[in-house]
Amino acid sequence: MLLNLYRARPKLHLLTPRILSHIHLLPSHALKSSSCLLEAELPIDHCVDATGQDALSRSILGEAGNRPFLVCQSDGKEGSFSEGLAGLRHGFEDSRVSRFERCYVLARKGRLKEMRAILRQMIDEEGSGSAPSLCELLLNNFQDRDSSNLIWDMLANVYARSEMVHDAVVVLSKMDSLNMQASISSYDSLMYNLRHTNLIWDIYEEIGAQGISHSEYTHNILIDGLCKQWKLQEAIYFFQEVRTRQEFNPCIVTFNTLMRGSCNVGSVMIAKSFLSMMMKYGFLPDRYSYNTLIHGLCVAGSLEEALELSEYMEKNGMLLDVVNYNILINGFRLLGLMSETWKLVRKMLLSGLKPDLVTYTILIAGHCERGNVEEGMRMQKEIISRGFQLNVITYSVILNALFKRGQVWEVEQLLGEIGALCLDLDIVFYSTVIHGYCKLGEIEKALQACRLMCYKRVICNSFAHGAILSCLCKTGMVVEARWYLDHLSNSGQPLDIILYNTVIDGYVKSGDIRGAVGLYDQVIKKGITPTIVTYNSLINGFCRIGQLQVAEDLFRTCEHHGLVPTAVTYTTLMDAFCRAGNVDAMLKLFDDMVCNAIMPNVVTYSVVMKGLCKQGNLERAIRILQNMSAIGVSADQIAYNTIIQGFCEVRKKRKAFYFYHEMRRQNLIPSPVTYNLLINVLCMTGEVGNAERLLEDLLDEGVWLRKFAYSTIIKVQCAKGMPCKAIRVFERMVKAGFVVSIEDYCGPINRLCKRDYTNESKIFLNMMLHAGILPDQELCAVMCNAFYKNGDFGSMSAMQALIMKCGLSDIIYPFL
DNA sequence: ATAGGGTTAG
Repeated sequence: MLLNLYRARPKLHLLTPRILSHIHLLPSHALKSSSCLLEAELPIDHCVDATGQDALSRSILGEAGNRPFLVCQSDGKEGSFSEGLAGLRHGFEDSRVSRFERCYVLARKGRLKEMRAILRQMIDEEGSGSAPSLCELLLNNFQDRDSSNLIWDMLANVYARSEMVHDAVVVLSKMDSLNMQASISSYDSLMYNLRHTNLIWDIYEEIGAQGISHSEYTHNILIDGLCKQWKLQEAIYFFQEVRTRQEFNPCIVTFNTLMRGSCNVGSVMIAKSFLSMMMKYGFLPDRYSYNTLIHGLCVAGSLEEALELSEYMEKNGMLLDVVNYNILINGFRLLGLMSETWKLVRKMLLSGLKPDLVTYTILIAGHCERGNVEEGMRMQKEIISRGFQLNVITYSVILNALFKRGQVWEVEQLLGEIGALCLDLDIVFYSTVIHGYCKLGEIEKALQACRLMCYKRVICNSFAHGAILSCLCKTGMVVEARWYLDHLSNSGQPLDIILYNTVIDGYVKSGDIRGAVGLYDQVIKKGITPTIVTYNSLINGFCRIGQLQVAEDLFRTCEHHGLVPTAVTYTTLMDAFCRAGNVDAMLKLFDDMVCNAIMPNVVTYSVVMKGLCKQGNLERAIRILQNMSAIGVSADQIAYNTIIQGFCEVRKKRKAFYFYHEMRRQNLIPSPVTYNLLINVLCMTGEVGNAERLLEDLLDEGVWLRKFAYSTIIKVQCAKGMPCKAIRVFERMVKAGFVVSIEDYCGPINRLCKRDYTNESKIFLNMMLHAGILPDQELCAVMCNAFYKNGDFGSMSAMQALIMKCGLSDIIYPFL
C-alpha cells in the first residue's frame, strides 16, 4: 500500500505553508479542551483542525466529503457525490429501523448478547460520527417504548467500546436530556477509552453527579489512566483518598497497576513498597505482579536483581511464561549483552515454550543496535519461514536499522513488501521513515511519507513534528521550519526542547546566527530549559562565523547552568581552534576534556589528528590513531581520511598509501575524498602514470569517483604535454555521467595553450562546442593569443568569427 | 503485562 500510494497519489507540491497549516495535529493541544479532543479522537473522516477547515483532506477526499466515500467522487463531480450519498442513505433507513426493531424484541426477551451483536454490527457499518442520526432514528420511531433505556445505554456502551468516544458522548448526553440513566458499565467503558486524557476526571465526576454508584472497575480505570499519563503522584493520592474514605476495596489489579505506574516513572523502590502493601492486604503476588517488577528492574539496568526475582518466582511454583522470558531477554538487550541471550532462548525452548514475535523483535532490535544488521535480517527471514506475520513494530525496527546503515535499496524493497501487506502503519513507523529519508538526504521521499501520513490522518506527535522540522531544515527551508514551529506553539501545544533544538540548528546551518539566538531567547522566555544540545548548536554557530570568544563564553554559560559539556561540545570548540590555527588551544581543551572524564569519540580523535597534522606532528597523529583503537574507539572513514590528508599535504605518499591500505584492511570503504587525496598527491609529485593507473584500477573495480579525481589528472596531463591521454580521460569523465561546465574545459585549454599545444586545445574547444557550451571572453583571449603566438592566423580568424557569433566584445591581444 | 521512532561536532 505504501508504495502504491506513493505512485498513485497526485503529486502535491513541496510542503508549502498552505499544506503545512493543515498538518499540525491535535493531540497535545486537544488535551487542553475537551471539545477539541473529541475531534482528535475521531478517525480521519471527521478530523478537523482548530479552524474547522481541512484543506488537505478536502483536496484528497473531495470538497463534499465529510464521510470518506472515495468511490463516489471518482469522477470529481460534487453533484454525483451527494446524489450517491443520498441514495445510499435512503437504502439504509429501512434496515436501520428494522434492526432497531429486532433489538427491542431481543431486549424484551432478555437476549442482550444478541442485541449487542446487532448494535455492534450497525455501528461498525455506520462508522464514527453516526450517533446523531441513530439517535434521531430512535427518537422518531421508538419513543415511549419499553426497554428504550436499555437500548440507548447499550448503544452508548458499544460506541464507547468501539473507541468512538465522541459518539458515545452524543448518546449519553441525549439520554441525559431524555431523563434516561446510563449504566456504570457504559461510563466505565468511556472512561477506559479516554484514559490517556484529562477527560478521565470529567467522566469520573459526571458519574458522581449522576448519582450512579461506582463499579468494582471504576477506581481501577481511573488509577490506570493517571498512571498511563505519568501522573503517579495523583494516582497514589487518589488511591489513598478513596481507600481511607472506604469507598474502594483495592484488588490485585490495583496494586499491579500502581506498581507498573511506579516503574514507568523510574521508581522501582515505590513499586516494591506497593508489593509489600499488597501482601499486607493479604494478596499473593500473581504473574503480572512479578513481571511488572522484573520489567521495572530490567529497564533500570538491575538485571541481576531481575534474574533473582524470576528465580524466586519459579521457586514459588510459578513457571516462567513467554512474556517473562521476553522481559528478561530485553533486559540483556538493554545492557548490550546480545551474546548472552541465546542461553535464555535455549532455556525457554527446553521448558517447552516457543519464542513469539515479541521475542524475535527484541532480538532483531538488539542485533541491529550492536551493528549486526545481517544477523537481524537473518532473523527476519527465520521468523517469516516459521510462519509469523511481522507486525508494524518489527518492521519499524528493521527499517530503522537499514536507514541508519544507509541501505536505501533494502529500505525500498522492504517498504514495497510492507505496502503489499495492508498493515495499519502507525505514528512510530511514519516518523522512522521520515527521519530515515531525511538523514539520507532523500528529502522528496521524506515529504512523500509525510503527506501519506497526513492523508492517512495518523495523528502527529512530537517525534513526527521533529521529523518534519528536520526535513524542512535540511532542505534549506528554515523559514518554513520556524513558521511551522510557531504555528504549533500558537495552537497551544507544549513543545519540547528537541523541536526547538532542531530549528536552532537549522538556523546555524544556514548561517543565520541571529535567527538561532532569537529562537534561543524565545525558549528562555517560554521557560523551557535548554539542553546541552541547544548550546552545542549555538557554540557551533559562533564558531562558524569566527566568533570564538562568544563560543567560549557560551561554553562557560552552560557550565554555570549546571549542564555538563559533552564530547560534542568539546569537539566543536576544538575544531574551531584548529581551523583558527591555534592547535595548542585545541590540545589544551582535549586535556581538559580528558581531565573532566568526558570520553572522546571518533570525531574528537579525528579533530585532534587534524590539528597534529597541521602542526606537522604526524608521528603523534599516528599514535592517536593507534591509541583510539586500543581503547575500543574504532577509526572510521573520516578518521583515516584525516591522517591520509595529513601525509598527502607533506607529499609523503608512501605513508598516505599505507593508511589507505590499512583502511581497506579494516573493511572500511574508502570515500571519494580518499581517492581525491591519493590521485592528487600522485599528480602533484609528478607520478601522472601512477595516478592514471590508480584511476583505471578503481574504475575497473566499479568505484564511484568524484569529478575532482578526473579533472585533477586531466589538468596534469595537459600541463605535462599529454593531450591525447587527457582527451581520453575527459571522455571517460563525460561518459561517467558528470555534468561538465565551461570551467572543466578552461582548465585543460589554458594549460595546453600555455605549452603551445594549440591543435589539441582546438580539440577541447570542439568538444565543448559539441556539448553546447559557448566560450567566454577570457577563454577566447587565451586561445587567440596562443594562435597568434604560433602564427596560426587561420585559427585566429575562425576564432574571431566565433567571438562575433557569441556576441562577445573584442579581444585584447597582449602580443599586438 | 513484554518489542519500535527525535536534536548537536570531524
